[in-house]
Amino acid sequence: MSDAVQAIKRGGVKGKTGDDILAEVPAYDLIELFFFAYRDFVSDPDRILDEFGFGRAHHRVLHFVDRQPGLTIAELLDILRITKQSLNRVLKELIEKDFVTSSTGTSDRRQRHLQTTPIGHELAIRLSKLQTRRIMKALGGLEPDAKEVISNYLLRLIDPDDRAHVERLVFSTPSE
Amino acid sequence: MSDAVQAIKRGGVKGKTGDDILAEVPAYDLIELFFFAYRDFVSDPDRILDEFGFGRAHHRVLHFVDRQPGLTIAELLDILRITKQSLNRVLKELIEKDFVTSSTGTSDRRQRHLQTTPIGHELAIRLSKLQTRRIMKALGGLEPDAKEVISNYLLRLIDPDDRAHVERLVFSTPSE
DNA sequence: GAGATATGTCAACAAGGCTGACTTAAAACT
DNA sequence: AGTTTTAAGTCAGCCTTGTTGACATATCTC
Repeated sequence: MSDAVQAIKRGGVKGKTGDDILAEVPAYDLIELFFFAYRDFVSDPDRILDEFGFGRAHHRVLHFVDRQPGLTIAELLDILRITKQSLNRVLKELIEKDFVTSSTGTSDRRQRHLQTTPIGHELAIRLSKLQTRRIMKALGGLEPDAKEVISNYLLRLIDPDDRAHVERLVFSTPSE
Repeated sequence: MSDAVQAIKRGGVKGKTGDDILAEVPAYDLIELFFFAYRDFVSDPDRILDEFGFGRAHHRVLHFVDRQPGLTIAELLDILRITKQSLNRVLKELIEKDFVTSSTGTSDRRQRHLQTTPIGHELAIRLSKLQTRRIMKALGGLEPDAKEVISNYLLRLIDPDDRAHVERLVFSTPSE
């Protein structure tokens, strides 16, 4: 967070407006745009997932496994922030339908390392491209540095404690 | 990753390369940032809603009713894009707990006009301010026109058919 | 060998979506 | 006036995806 914002929160740099200024006027526009944008953003993959008998939960698992081959269960749970029972339900289906494989770790044999199979990878890519298309279309026509501004903004919406973690996860690209 | 690909991802390539290339390289960064940002964005209200025995579904209804007093059931269904049975379940609870009122229309007596009660309005405002605080914190430190860029971008992520509708809804502010 | 850790699993439950069928009241049409 | 359409409400049942709690197993660490 910038010093300026901290100062405003603490005591009000500019005096009379006071420290409520950040919350005084609800930012209805961004709140609602975020809601509608996210809804449409996740809706694209739904149609395709349906063909395979998968839902959004499957998509999230498939996505992160594809992005981080070799991911362990614990790491995946940490990313998704769901219980292992919830994860297990969808993961089991992905494995049974041969979209994901689970293999015993070598250094630590208690761990399982997850990977997408060729068809799993295909699906993951297909869905990512679908979402990318929407993202890029929306980006087209905006200023050149818009992407920088937006990804910066999204990162700063995330809880400060998780930011470094997400940053590492998002900006490292081991994928193909 | 090759420099060329990095350059494409960074620069957003326009012109002769055509539309294909836009979808060629998945925009993993924005896809994932969007996922994490939205998750944290909606998590703030959850804690408070819990105290009232409400969930996110109640929040959405309360929010839009508060924002558009006099909203009808059909209009609300159109905004939320859920079935009337789903809506009815949460709406009934909001009415029973006296956060929302429903009154027969005057010109068309088949319609119901929804409004928040004083405590409903209080809660709606409280939750909006909570989300606004996160939004403004994230905005602080970015360039002055960042908000413009971001709201523009979010709007463009929405299905073109709905954009005008959302725009009308979002940028009209009848609320107090 | 004892205890901690990573994973897997069973059972039950809750929220919040869905479909389909049906009712009621009021408006609109002809 | 009578028929049809529309707005809303309701019943019943199902699905997905989250939850808690308890317990099992294999493996690693000390």
